[in-house]
Amino acid sequence: MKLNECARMAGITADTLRHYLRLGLIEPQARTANGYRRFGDDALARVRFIRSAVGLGFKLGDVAELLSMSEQGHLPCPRARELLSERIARHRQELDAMADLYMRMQRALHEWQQMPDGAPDGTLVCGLIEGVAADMPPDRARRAAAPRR
Amino acid sequence: MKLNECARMAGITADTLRHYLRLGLIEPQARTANGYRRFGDDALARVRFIRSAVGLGFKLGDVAELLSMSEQGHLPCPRARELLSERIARHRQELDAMADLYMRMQRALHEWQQMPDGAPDGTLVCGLIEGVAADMPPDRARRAAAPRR
DNA sequence: GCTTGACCTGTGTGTCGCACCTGGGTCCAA
DNA sequence: TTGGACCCAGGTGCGACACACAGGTCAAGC
Repeated sequence: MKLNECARMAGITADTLRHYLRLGLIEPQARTANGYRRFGDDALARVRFIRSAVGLGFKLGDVAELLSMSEQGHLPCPRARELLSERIARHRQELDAMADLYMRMQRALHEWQQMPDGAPDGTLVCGLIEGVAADMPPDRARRAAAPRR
Repeated sequence: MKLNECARMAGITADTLRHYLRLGLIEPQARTANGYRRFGDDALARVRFIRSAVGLGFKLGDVAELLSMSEQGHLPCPRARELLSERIARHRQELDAMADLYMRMQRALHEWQQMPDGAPDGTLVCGLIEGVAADMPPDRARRAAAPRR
């Protein structure tokens, strides 16, 4: 099957499939005489595996690791469990941060409904935004200390 | 004050401040004889405004819009209310999606604890991941239909 | 045979908010 | 004078693609 066909059968776009090709997650079975990639059912299964993994919160880098383990004859399942629990922990942090932000946003919007426009002071840009500024995290976390290969 | 000093007083890194300079959100008051940027208190206030806005979920593009309105003598407050409610709506969608994902991740991890390793079929990579694959969104949403300048 | 339109190709760029790196200049104190 | 701490500009990397470009390929209809 050709690229677009394979992409369609996997429920992704041709661009996404090409992206996976560039990352080396997939390889075409062969090329046709005119240089077009030809994919087999195994490639399709691989794409579906990738989508399942992505749908479970794995990063493409994780997927690459699992795929290469599998290719080398190792069972990726124990590693998948490990990775998943790491991802869950990270995901929970992001989720909490987003929920915090969501509450701040809503609180601000409500407060703003009964606040007048305009800046009380000439140096301010928008009194609304600057009025809520009281409690901000000082700076974002640096790139996670662990370089991770 | 110099770049690093200004960044420190605003609670951000020098790189972040330079990033804002590149985007044109901030402009130095002047340059010293050796070419170093010199910042005034107004620049510091601007940086703080940016951080407040970012802390409320505004994107830097939004901030640029608000700043330019303010520079042109318009009150950005009504626009800020608009933008905020748009951002809230989007943010809620992302939050919901992340919460969904979180549940799927946890469910999978629990199920996996009593599942054996190994792929039941030679064509599969990791039976755990592929076993959960039943209900996946077919594909991600395209880039939001609104090009937004 | 020729055009049309739908497919395909590879490569490059944009998104977002920075962090990090390179390579070099500047300044102050010991 | 030398070292260390600062400064500069510009470029690249992250993540997961989407999109654009310029051109090749192919089947069908005229």
